[in-house]
Amino acid sequence: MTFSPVPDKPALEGLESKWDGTWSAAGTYRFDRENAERSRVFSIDTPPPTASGSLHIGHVFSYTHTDVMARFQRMRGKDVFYPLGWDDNGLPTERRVQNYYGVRCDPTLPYDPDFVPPFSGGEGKSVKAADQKPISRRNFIELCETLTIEDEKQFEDLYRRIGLSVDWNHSYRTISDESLRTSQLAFLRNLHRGEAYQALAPTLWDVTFRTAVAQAELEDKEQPGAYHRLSFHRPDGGTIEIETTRPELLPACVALVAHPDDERYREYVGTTVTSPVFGVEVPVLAHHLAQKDKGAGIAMVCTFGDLTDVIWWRELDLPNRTIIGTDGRVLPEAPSAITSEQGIAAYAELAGKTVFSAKKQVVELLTASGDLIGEPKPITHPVKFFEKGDRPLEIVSTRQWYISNGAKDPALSEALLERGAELNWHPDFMRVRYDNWVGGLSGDWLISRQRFFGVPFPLWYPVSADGETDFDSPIVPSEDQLPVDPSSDPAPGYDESQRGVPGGFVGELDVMDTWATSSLTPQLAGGWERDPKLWALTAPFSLRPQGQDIIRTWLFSTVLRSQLEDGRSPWSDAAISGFIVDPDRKKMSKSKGNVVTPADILERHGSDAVRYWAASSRLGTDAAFDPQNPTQMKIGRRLAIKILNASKFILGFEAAPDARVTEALDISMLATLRRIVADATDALEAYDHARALETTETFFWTFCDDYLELVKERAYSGDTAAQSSAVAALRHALDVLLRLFAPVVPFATEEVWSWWHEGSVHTASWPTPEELDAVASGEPATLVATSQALTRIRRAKTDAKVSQKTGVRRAVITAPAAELAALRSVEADLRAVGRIAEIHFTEGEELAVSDIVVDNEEATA
RNA sequence: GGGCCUGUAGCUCAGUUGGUUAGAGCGCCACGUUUACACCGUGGAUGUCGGGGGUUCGAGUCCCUCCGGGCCCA
Repeated sequence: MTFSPVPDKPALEGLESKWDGTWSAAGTYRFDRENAERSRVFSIDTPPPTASGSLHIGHVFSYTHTDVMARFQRMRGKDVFYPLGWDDNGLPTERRVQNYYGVRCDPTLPYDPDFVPPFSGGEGKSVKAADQKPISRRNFIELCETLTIEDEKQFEDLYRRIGLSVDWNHSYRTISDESLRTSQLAFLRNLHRGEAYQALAPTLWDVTFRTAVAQAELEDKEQPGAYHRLSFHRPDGGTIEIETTRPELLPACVALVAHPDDERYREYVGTTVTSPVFGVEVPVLAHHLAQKDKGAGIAMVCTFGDLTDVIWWRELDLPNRTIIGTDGRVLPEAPSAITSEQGIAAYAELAGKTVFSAKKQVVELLTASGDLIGEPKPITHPVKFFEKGDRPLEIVSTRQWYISNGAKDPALSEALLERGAELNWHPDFMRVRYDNWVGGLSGDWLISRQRFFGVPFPLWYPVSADGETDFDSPIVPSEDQLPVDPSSDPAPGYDESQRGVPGGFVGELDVMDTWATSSLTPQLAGGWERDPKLWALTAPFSLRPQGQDIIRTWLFSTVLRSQLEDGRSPWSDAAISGFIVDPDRKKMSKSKGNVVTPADILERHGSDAVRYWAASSRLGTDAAFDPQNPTQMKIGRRLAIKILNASKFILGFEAAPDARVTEALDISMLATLRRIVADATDALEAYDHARALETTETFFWTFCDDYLELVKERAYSGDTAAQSSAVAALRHALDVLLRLFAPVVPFATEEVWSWWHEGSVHTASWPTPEELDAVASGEPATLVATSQALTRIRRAKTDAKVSQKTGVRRAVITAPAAELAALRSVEADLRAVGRIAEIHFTEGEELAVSDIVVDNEEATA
């Protein structure tokens, strides 16, 4: 049996690449599906990082939390299924591919198998949209796959470097054919069960990206605006004045609403008024959502100015007079309600204008007609934006696909709340955010996006003989035909030549929301409907780790899909990490420019140190990180170095093969460690890795500073039972400590393990209190009392300003009876560590060391 | 406006069902080159537990209220 020799100068440098290579070659973290048993499987539904996004320090933070748990469970004998996927399906990838290759996706084009992109590496500078070469969706996806492979390599390097114990054989990519198939299959199942449906409805619309946006992607932004006061005309010649921030929607006005309790307007409810300039007669109605104290207290309802307009339109059964198109400009055709010559002429001036210009124009028209009262009053108010967009959302009427999410189905909503209640949340209070989200949903999940890149809906529509597309009778493929691209593949039962012709078919051009794919990560990783044996082993998963910011999106949508498909929660536990904040407690984000990239941090401090920093933060708690002053990483680095040095020292003592732990101090130290093992295990079982680490670390420093110093002399003292006891206890403790530290400090512990053990510490068994029973029958109190006595001896020497190795002729130790007995039992060790010739013990109330006589000098304490 | 989190030493944070004199690390000060470790060791000082009120024999901890910070939702 040969082990790696203990180096003269152990160092952290180089451990990362050395051990990553060894672990890869040995398959240390491989999921052994042949021997795995469902009852022993610990499966992790890891967040797939956006590979085309930029790396930042937050990436190592939460992933380390997960890895600590994976390593703990693996050492406990679990069959750990720990895959990592890549999310390369979404806007960031799309934009990057457009710029890099100078192309854009046009799903109406056919696939070109011999396509070569016009550029390669057009990084940074974007090619003007007009100059981008249009290519088919399939070609576009192929380019995405090519480019993201490079990005994924970088991420994988990072994650290997920080020592994630991922099984890299189980990676997946959200744009792979397999992911497309899974997404489409899950959608077809939703469709067949009636959970997916299409509807023509007012839709939140981003005019820049020209796509519909879901509730989960909304963001309120404070925007400047202005209340314009304008008068509607009553039949009796009087006026009602309203205030609006969006006068440009006046031609889309369908009613005025006031609160039913508002006495100012009560007499007008039920009457009609005529809109200024456009001359359209609209009813005055009452609704409780009208705010008496907002503006004039009576509002103009337009189709559609905001979400309240949508509610009024729906609940008050109003007509649709949409005037804004999907390009954000005023539609060419005036609503049919505008019939007056003046109104038609006014509308003609607006047609084709942007919202901004239309507003100016309407204000001019109102001023000319005398219906604008006073000057517009500037205000700031919250306006809805797409979280990735920079222009306010419009609301337009379009045909969209939805998946029911409980917003309109109390039974489903109830089931989703039950799933949330069954989940073990770490920390528990995160559950409330889920409950609030489920309870606050106001509409079903809009999953169609008018983008080009993404998972296409597996749908076609028949075209009638007279050329009309029949959206109500979608043509669906069979499950075994998946994946399909309806813009390249003909509809089942049709020939490609029938595309877009009367009596033929058209393909659905929309793609799915990326969350529609991301909500299926357990299915993607676990081989749902692809590898039934793997799925049976892994699902439902044990753990979903993720950030607190995406509970409403990723966590919720994954629960939803699992509920719809399997009627169960996708996991048993959810671990929610906080995020990284800068020293001013600002969230780290690209837009704030305070992002710290991990490469040089890892280079400077080493992976174990960075992991220590991450593992010191509890789940759900934000961690402050100051790159100028990375205190926690320095401490982590010091710990890792200490592990190497202390281990080298301990392993340097001669060990008798039959050594037994006999000395009181040794037994007490191991009894303390026994308690540490129990506490650390409890903490990890409760997902409190920070506490487990702190517990272990505190013991380790006491172990080094006090115990090791106390037994040093004895361990050198030649071939005696006492010497053997010290060495046996040291080795026993080291063995346990390395295993306790292994999840957090995998490199240094593995290095030390290799000096005296075969195999990996990461597949060794997690320590148990029971394994220490035979050697730890004593009382932890002995070590505590001895440490206290040692501190007092040291203090006396420090007060005397002499070296700690200075000899002492005599000292008196006073202590209560119980402690005194303990201290007498370790007298030899105390004398050795303090170089004390003679110790006198006396009983007293408090532990004290006094009457110390230092060699050649006198000092008392 | 609503929900959740949070405020403890100069800094970063522990503090369990309420229970002696509120802790750790860093930083700071002093000392020390001891047969692993100067990427070191030893020792020391450091508090209006955000403010106010209440419950209690007893409150950092429970309740009310106010103030500050953060996240999410309106």
